[in-house]
Amino acid sequence: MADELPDLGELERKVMQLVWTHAPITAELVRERLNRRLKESTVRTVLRRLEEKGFVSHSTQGRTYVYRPRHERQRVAAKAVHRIAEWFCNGSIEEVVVGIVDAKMLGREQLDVIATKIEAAKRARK
Amino acid sequence: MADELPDLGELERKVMQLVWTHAPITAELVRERLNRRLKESTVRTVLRRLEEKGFVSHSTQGRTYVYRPRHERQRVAAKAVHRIAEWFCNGSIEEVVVGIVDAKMLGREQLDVIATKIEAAKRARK
DNA sequence: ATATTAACGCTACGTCACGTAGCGCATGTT
DNA sequence: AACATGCGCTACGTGACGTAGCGTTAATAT
Repeated sequence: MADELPDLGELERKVMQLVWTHAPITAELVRERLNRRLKESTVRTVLRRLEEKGFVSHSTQGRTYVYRPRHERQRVAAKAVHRIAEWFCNGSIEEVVVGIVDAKMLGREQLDVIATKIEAAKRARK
Repeated sequence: MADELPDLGELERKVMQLVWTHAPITAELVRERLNRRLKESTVRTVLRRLEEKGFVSHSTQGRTYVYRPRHERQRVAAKAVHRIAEWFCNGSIEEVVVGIVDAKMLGREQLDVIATKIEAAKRARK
């Protein structure tokens, strides 16, 4: 599992969204979904960079590239948080999560969901 | 509470670390703590930018600037996670946290700490 | 008082990432 | 054979960041 994924720019993120929600997807398809009038070569460049960065991979279908994500959204998000933890909390993800709870960024229901999830995780650990 | 803090570069983060752990702190002090041989003007520029970005504030002590963080580490980390959530999980912080648990990035003890924290938060909510 | 030092603001420059796109080359279609 | 489609390669403008020099002002020493 490739660690330490690089950062993404605005457009790169937008494209990733599309790849995640519509994979497998082609450059042309991505271009259509984005509402901005971008040249196809632009979209292809972005896709290529995303591949270099390890976010997507492609296979060929005829002469057309078909892209799909290499990692699921949540996984990428989790890794990003890991980096945040290293930057600001000496690598302690726990501290980051606690910070989130303390900052009251989660509502009652969300707290419930997470609590349940944690219980399950603890059981799985033992 | 200023929302949406900008991004930080490598050096800017290092400096923030120092500000967090040694505040109140001067440019000169920061320079000494960093092991890199940087000119003082460099450090001051970084500090100034951090202030523009809203990460630190300063007061004057004689003719010397004394810096301190505007937000605590955990808070900044939490906000950063908020951004991650917007980027990758449609703004759902819950989803991000669940992703972290699923990715098994937390050990038994850390899970315990968080679970306790969440319980407390739930009580506070009701 | 004048020379020196300390601290600051302002400006700048190189580099790198990202958004954006043109162009030429294969390959497949009419 | 002529054309279109999809791709790689290359490139350019911009903005952020790391880095630092220079001029100025205020405190300090001679």
